[in-house]
Amino acid sequence: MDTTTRRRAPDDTRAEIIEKALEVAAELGASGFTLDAVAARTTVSKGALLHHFPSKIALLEGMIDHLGEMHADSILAEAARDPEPYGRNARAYLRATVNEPFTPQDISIGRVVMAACAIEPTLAQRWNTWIDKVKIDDPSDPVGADDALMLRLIADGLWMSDIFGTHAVSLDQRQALLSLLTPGHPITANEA
Amino acid sequence: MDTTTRRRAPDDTRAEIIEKALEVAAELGASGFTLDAVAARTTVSKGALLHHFPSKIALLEGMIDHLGEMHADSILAEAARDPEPYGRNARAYLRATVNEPFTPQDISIGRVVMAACAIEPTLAQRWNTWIDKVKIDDPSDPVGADDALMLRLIADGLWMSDIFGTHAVSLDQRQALLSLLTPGHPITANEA
DNA sequence: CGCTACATACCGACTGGACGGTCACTGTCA
DNA sequence: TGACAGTGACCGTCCAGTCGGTATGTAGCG
Repeated sequence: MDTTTRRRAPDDTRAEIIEKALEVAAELGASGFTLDAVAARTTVSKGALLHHFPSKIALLEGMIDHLGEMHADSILAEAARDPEPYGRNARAYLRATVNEPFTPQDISIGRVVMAACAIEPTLAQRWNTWIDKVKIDDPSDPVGADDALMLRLIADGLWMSDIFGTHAVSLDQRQALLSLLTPGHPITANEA
Repeated sequence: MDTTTRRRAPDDTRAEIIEKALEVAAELGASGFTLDAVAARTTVSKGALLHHFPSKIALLEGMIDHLGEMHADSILAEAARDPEPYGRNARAYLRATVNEPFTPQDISIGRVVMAACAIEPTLAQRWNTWIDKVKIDDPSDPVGADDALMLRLIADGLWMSDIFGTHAVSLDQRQALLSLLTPGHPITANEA
C-alpha cells in the first residue's frame, strides 16, 4: 500500500470537484458554468467528473449539499454564541446569511445557485431540506413562530437584495434588524 | 386605411409576443422557454419574433418591462386605496407582491424571471429600475426609512419563499406582516 | 505467493440534439 | 420605390452526456 497511490480515495476526488466547481461558479457565473469548465479546472478529466457526478444536476446537488451543510453549521455556530435565548435561532439565521457583506465571488455563486434552483425546482427543495434542519429541535425558544418567521423572511429578502443589488443596506441597518426580537414584545400582531 | 390590414401595427405584434411568451414561461418553465417555443405559440414566425426582439435577452427585457410596469401600477393602486398614510408605500408593495396566493402559473413565471435575472445581471437591474419608481416621490410619508426597508425585505423574502416553496405562510401571517407599521412606533431600533 | 477475475477510477474523443441567431426573399403599405 | 413587417429554411456553436478503452486496485483460490 503506497502512500503515493495514483488512485485517490473517491471522496477526495468528489471533494476536489465540488471545490473547483464553486470556483468556476464564482469566476464564470451561471453562463460559464459548464461541465467542461469544471473538469478543466480539476486534476481529473471530464470522464472522471461524470463518473463521480453522473449528470450536471447531480453536480449541482453536490454543491448545494456542500453549501447547505456549511451554512447550517454556521447558523448553529452563531446560535451557540448568542447568550439571549429569545429568538436565538432566527437571529442566528440572519447573522449567518447576511451579516457580513458579500464578496463578488459570493454573489456569483449565489446567482448560480439561484438560477439552478429556479430552473430545477428539485434543487430548491434540496436547499430547503438543509435549512430546515436548523429550526428543528429548539422548543426552548419562547419566541413566537410569527416573529421568527418574520426575521427569516427579512434575512431571505436581504440575501436576495445582496445577490441582485436591489437595495444598499448599511451595516447599521443590518444591525438594527438583528435587534428586532426582544422577550415579551411580540412584533407581529397575532402571536399565538 | 383598412381596418383589416394584414400588416399589423408593430406595437400590437410586440404585445402579442410578450403575452404569449409569458404563457410559454408559465407552462414550460425556464428549461422550456425557448425562442422556438415562443414563436410557435404566436401568430408570427420566428423570424418576425427576432425582428421585433433581436435577441432572447431583448425579449426577456420586454417581458420584464411589461411585468415591471404592471407591478408598479398595482403597487400604486394599492397605495391609493390605503387610508393610512404612515408606511403606505411599503405596505402597498407588500400587498401587491404577495398578498394573494400565487397560481402555479405565477410561480412558473417567477422562476423564469428569477433565473433570467440570476444569469444576466442586467435584467435584474432592469427590474430594480421599475420597482424603484414606486418609492420615489412620496416625502409625505413619515415612516422611517429603516422600517419601510424592513417591510420591503419581508415582501421580497416572502416572494422568494412562495417561488421556491420554502415556507408555508398562512393568510393570517401575511395579514400580520401588513400590520407592522403604525405611526409613532418605530420597529427597528435606529430610526433617523 | 502468483494467478485469475472482477470492480472501480479514470480518460478524452466523439455525438447528437438543442437552440440562438442569420439570411435571402416575399408581401404590403405610404 | 423605399421602408419595413414578416417568412422559414438554414447554420454554427455549444455542451451534456456517451462510449470504448486503459490503468489500478482487491478478492478468491490453489
